[in-house]
Amino acid sequence: MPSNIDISNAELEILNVLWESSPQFSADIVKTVQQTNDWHEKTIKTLLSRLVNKGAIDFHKSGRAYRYFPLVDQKDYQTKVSSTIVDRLFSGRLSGLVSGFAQQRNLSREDVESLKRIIADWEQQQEQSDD
Amino acid sequence: MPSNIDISNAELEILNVLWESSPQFSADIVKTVQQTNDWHEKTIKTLLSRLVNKGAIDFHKSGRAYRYFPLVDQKDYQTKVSSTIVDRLFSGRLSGLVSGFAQQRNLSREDVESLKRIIADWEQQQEQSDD
DNA sequence: TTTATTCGACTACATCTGTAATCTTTGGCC
DNA sequence: GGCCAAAGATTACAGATGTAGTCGAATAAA
Repeated sequence: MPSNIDISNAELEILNVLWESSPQFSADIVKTVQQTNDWHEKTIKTLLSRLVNKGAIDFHKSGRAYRYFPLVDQKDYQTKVSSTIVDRLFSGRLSGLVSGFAQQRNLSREDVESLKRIIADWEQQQEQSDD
Repeated sequence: MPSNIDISNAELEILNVLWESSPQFSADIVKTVQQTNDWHEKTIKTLLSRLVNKGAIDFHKSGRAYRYFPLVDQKDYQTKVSSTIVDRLFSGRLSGLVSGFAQQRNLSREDVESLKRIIADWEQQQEQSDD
């Protein structure tokens, strides 16, 4: 079950931190999150609790404190969200997303390299199934 | 002002219909929306009102009924949302999104063509700025 | 003209979110 | 051993969201 969990924007900030490294004590999570978000410690703890309730993360007790870690797989989640966006906003057409993005921001050389590789893979696969 | 309007998922369904064709009477919008969503007419009307309040759409009176049309530009909105997603989920890296997507679903030939065009444009632009 | 219908406006209400503050428990420090 | 600080649990509360129902006005039907 790739999980039907809905993760709010604020919660996602937390998850991102845990995907980066885990398990982590809440104190450390708080520090990291506060580097980019001006949130009260209590707020972050609340988000941690909610994520636990949603089944998106869990923890091991380590004395009085907890060490949190993700249960939701990052790639799964990324895929799920991007698919949803592509469907909702671009009628399932990935190209719409990419071109919109490319217009607004500049693609990096790395992006382009990566896109080329994806295309190459795709073409190779076509050939094969085409045998 | 590309507008900072937040559009909820349900509201987006309505907007999609209006982007497709406008202006439209609410009755027609209701019909179209109900082809894909099992929502009560009242629900759809509520969403229309909320969109009007948010400034995302507006209407012309036509007798007792209204004919609604979008105020938010589709491309602007698409761009805004996809940028946000790419930032939040892929640290700003478009390639992450594309490759994840490519793995889960098959790219269409059209997607690939479109990606190629985007790359070509990008490369041409590089040359130029490179003069 | 009386009535039934239909429109949009307004109201409703539970849940989710953002954003904490307070309560309770427990490990440390004096 | 007693008190305090800090961790998590619980509570708070306003605004957004999903999902309608009700109300008053206007119109179409009878």
